[in-house]
Amino acid sequence: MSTVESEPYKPSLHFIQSIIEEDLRTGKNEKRIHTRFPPEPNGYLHIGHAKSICLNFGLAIQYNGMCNLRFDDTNPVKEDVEYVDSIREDVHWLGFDWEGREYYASDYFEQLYVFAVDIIKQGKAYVCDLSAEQVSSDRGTPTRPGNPSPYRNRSIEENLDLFMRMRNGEFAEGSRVLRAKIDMDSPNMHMRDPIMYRILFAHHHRTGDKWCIYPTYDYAHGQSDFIEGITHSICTLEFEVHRPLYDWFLDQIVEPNFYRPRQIEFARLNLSYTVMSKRKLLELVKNNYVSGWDDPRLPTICGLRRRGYTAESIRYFADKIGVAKRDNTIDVALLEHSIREDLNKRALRRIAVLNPVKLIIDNYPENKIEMLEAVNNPEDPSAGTRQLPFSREIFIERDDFMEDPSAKFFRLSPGNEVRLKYAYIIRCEKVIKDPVTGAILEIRCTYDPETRSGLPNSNRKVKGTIHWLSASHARLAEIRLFDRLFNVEDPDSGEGANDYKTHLNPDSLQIIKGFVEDTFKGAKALDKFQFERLGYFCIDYDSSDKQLVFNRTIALKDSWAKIEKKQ
RNA sequence: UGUCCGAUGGUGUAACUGGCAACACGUCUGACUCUGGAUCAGAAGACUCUAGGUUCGAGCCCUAGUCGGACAACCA
Repeated sequence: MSTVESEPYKPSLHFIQSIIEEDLRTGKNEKRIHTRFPPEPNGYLHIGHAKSICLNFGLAIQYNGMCNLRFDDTNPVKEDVEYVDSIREDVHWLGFDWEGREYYASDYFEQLYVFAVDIIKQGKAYVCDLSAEQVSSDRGTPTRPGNPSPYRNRSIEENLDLFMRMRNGEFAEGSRVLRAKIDMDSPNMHMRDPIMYRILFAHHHRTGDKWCIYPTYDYAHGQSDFIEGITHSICTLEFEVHRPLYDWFLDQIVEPNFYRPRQIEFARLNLSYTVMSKRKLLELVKNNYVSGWDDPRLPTICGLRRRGYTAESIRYFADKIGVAKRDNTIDVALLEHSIREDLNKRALRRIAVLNPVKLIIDNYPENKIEMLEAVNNPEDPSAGTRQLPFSREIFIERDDFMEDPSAKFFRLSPGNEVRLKYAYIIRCEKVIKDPVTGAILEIRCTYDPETRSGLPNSNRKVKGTIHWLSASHARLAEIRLFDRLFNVEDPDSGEGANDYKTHLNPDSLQIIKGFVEDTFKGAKALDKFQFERLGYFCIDYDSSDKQLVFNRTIALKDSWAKIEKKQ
């Protein structure tokens, strides 16, 4: 008998959780955990941001901490309230609550200014009159040291005076900047006297025209974290080289051994077959290659939402992809699996016949209509049932019929029997074809009245089941199928707007006429449906017109469907 | 000829203090017929970047390489 105690189960943690647990163990920051999600309001959020949102808010929830929503609005020329509103909405929709802690870097402009004055007084910042080009060329290159600015050794008094006058608007835009005095020979480019403030006579979406000097990201971010009491400042890998600067600015205003936020970097999300950069997304929207930020082909949160993705599925996805420091490209198949996983349990099923062929049941009474009971969700009995009209003439899917069936084909073929879902077993008696083209015009069948679903003798075994729609009840609709936005291996292979255009596969938009069960009239926006046989769809009434948008994520892994009402 | 970071099946992520490389997606096969792109069952797929070293034992530690990424906006 073993005397070894069974070890407690220890789930594997990603590296940020390990850091947090270590901090908790050592009692750092009085064991507080405080994160923040800090988007710049210069675009709409996409699935990559969702990873960061789930990480930051998720960590706060897991470790009983807090997570702030902070808008990093230090560059007024790129930012807009439209983006603020959309970001707020998307974070909320994803299911996270910042509990009123909605902050703006611009709220700290006065405090940031005071900090800057203090740094000047320490002799560690100076006003530089060089042009942007001159500053840039004097900075050197990664392999060549920089050149000190001739203004580097201005007196503290002169710097104080000049900085105040910068704020007062006495100097032209671009004429002067405030620079940190660090090390022009540093191998880290970001330490070569980085810019702290620039003059910008731009209207800010929150502070209006109050300021004409604006802090840069590097200066504002760490200080904002400090002001908010952030303990773990999580950002993406490209800021790794900024970390020494992040710490340097903090060193200037925080006592040694006092609380200070810690920057931790993780790898941003890349998704196969799509574009994620804000710049490129903006280009697609601005040039009208897509219908807007919420175009269902875009990987934006609102695009995914309109396409039918649920918040749950995106959170599940974020959980599945993990967090690490190596560059990655996640297969969209995992995203698609996530929505399938979720919708599979919850989506209501509906029938659509996308490629219809008429089928007539010869021995079924001409004017008879039967209402049959159809299950709304086979995985969830509480979803209930609905009534489905059945009649002599129906549509079935063209693919569900084969004149010369292969050995593996179990659906309808001449002389064979098949079950009409929720209805009867039918037998194909005859195929009527166009004498010229040979195309199948209609299929003639007979039915077995004993076999209606639910009847005592209905359980006769047949090899296949197909879906159908009563021809006189079905509504004609146009269905547009979209492929993935960029169905190419490397969306970065070309640059410029024209490349986007060519990457938009011309075959990606295909219009199919189909018939849809006439039950959508009562459907509310964003109700989720699964179509019988085809898989899952989501419906969402497009606000701009009377369109129904069907998500075909599950039905066709890489397609969307759009069904327009034909009035 | 700079600094920093990274490297584990096709993809992504694990592997507690050095102890049988695991999980998920994807792929393939089979079963199942009131649809089945669902579900169930199974399979294939990894010299853990390379070379050396330490050790009874290395994905993990040490040394030297290789490859990939980031950094030279008054963007974030």
